[in-house]
Amino acid sequence: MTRDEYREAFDAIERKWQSRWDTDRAFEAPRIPTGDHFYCLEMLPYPSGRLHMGHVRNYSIGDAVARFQKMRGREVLHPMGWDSFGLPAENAAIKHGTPPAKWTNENIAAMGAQLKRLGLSYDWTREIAAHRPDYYRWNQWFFLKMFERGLAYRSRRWVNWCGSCQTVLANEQVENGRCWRCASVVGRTELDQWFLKITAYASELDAELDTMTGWPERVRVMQRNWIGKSEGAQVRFAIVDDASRATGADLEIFTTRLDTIFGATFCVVAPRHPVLAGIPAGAEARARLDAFLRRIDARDVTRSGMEPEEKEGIDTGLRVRNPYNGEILAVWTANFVLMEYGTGAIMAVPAHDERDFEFAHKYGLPVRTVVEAARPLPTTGGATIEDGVLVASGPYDGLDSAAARTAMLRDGEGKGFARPIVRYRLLDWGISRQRYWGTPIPIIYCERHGAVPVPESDLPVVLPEDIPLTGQGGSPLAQVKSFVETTCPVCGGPGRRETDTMDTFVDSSWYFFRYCDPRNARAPFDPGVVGAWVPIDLYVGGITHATLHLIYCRFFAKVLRDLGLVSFDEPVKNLLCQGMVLKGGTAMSKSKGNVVEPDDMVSRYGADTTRLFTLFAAPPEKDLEWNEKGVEGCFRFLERVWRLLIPRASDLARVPPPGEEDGAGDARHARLRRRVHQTIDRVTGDIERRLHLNTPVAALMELLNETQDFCRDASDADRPYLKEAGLTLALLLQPFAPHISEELWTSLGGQGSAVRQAWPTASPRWLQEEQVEIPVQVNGRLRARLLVAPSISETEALSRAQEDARVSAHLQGRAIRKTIYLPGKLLNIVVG
RNA sequence: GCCGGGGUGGCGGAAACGGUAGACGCAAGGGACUUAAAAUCCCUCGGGCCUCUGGCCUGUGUGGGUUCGACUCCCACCCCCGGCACCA
Repeated sequence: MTRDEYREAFDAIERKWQSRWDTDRAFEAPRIPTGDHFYCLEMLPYPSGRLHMGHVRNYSIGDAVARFQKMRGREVLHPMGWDSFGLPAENAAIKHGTPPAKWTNENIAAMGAQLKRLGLSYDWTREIAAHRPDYYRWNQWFFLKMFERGLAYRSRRWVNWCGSCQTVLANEQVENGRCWRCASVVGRTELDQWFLKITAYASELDAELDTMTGWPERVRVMQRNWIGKSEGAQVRFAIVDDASRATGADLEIFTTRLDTIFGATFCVVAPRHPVLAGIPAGAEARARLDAFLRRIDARDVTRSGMEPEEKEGIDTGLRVRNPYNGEILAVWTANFVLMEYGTGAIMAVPAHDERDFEFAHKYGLPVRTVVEAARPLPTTGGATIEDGVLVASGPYDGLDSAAARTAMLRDGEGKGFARPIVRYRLLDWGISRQRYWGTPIPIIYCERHGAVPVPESDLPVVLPEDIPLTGQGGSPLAQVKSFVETTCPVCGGPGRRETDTMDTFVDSSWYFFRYCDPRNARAPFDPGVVGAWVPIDLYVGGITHATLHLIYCRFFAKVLRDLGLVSFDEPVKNLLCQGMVLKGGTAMSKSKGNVVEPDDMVSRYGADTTRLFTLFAAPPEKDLEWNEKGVEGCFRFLERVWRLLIPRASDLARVPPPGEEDGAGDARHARLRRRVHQTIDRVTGDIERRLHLNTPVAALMELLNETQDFCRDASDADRPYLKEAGLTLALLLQPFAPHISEELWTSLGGQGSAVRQAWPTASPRWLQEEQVEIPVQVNGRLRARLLVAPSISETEALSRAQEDARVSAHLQGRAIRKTIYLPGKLLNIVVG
């Protein structure tokens, strides 16, 4: 057969088996699993229009595991859907005038066809799409439930604003000061926004990371950093007047270094700290302060992820009293203190904090050392930040830092001016988006009743279609009178709908629950059904969502738990973050012109080859360099499988496979059988225990090589052994190259569909080697190899080794001090 | 700066526990078949050396250490990738 003939044959069997699986409904999962089950999930795609290789890799990994688990006898839930709300649809509408719904539906059709061509084992009866009202109505429902519990609230805040996307971004969506989607510089603006109170779960989200051993360490670390737990003390400094008398007002500061409080030489508040509003209009300090704040505001873009700018500040004229030593300190305001963190106010200890030191140095403010490092350490930037022993700290002198923190906190608590506090860097999740293609937020504003939730019975609040989209002038929905104008659910008076839509990350925060019960019209899902399937046994997706989706979905699961809808704490048991697909060392992108089209690969090599390559070329979690020659290698492997077995298949179909003990008397037969059973053992172990998919492919290649050698001098007596090898290969190939696996299975006389067969089990009888080659070392250096029975005794092994010329040459004239013998594994002779 | 993950042939990558380093694949070189090419099949393939069907030395980022034995464990360092970064 020529290359083209193979390509056509593969193409034909791929179509054939895809339609067979379809008619067999081979991948439909039961509503409720009755036995051992496995929920295998891959991150659902945004319907951009076409699949890229990253998708193919992601889904090939998931599919291999799903098929493997199914054959291992588990009931497998393996669904797919569409994250179909989002900006690209709206941008396409603005650019080309295509309605977002039409654009989205066409893309779903196109990408769905691409997925089907890959032969992935999805239960398509469970397909969901976020832009369909029967899905997003439950976003609205969850929002209302959270609103009832105070977990969704409205607040006027400074937010991240992307001028190019014309919308607000969550903190998680700002990367290095730029928009995660379009890379524009992100600005700051003050807006009324809806927030979800993810901070209510900060402590639990953080603490549970320690127990989530099924997640990659790097993801856990990223989340831990993102949540940013820090334990410290909140201390109340009384604000005093010119005569150092208490004014009755206070300034609360947060510190993790209470032990350094005797070294505080001034305080600093954030430029937007409310205490500054208290400075009277006429005061001399007011004018200077206003000028300073105007300057800071003028170039206000988000600083997140950017190089810190030069520290700047001014004395506000306010004075406070340090409750620990009674000292009067000046209150400054400066650009390096953030309102979003802690209390927005700090005590400055220049001797023991680099930032404070830098600021004090610039403005000539005093520096006082109160902690002496146990051993003199190199000081960084003039400040000694390490713990040490306290000096110049009144009653606390001589204590070490840790003991001082405890003692000072206890004393401060006793006197009522300090208390222990845990702070998080994590902020509440702002979900308002000033765009059209998303879930309408189910709120109505009434003159008399304020923000009123839409009654549950009125859900869904349907997103109107066919509306003008310009990309300018705020929320598009605000222009749609028929949508905006409504009546207040409380009083029936005139009301206006909220015109912002939800962040699309809301959609993907709970979709995997919906898969369990996708057509439920009365509830987001039946808790009994979700309880039977979830937690997810394996979730496969990119690392890019480590602090976005993967933290939001954990939060949602906890909210749902507290609503009584689920009974677990964490939704995902095992997480696999697959690496990127690269070409020429960088990610594939249109602008770099290094894109490899999945359709093109499937047309030229077939789905089996394309999938096989993505699994074989690198371990799942590492980046994968696309290499066309490597793809050809995989194609050649499948060709060789075909060439070796298909022409012999009709002959082998009627031959019974060998009995347990058959073949023991013939070296060639025994050798092949051992290889077959060892391969079963290796492939099974690698997938199940280590989630390695590249090494099983290598093992299958080795089995083929061995089988090919076996066929070189074939006789009729060989046929049962060849049949066993062929059938085993057919089944073991199922996770990696499912179509050819099916064809091979059927051709060799296998009954039914391969994917419905039980995964083969290795016979212990054939895992045993009769003869093993054990290395013989002299002083740890390899000198010979002995072919012996694995049960050979140490003395016998030693005497056999001594017969070897090379070994005896190295033993010459030296006394054997001892021998190390691992039965059947190794002999090491130690000489003096 | 802090935190994570890595560094193995020309390349992608193998080596649960410390026990034959380089499986499998790609590339390369040689050969068979062919009028020729493609395809296929066979052989070689970390480096150096020698008395070359064999043997010796060396080799997993660098330098030390533990051990009969180290890619694997320990200490110090270098480099690469990723995350966080004025978080008090």
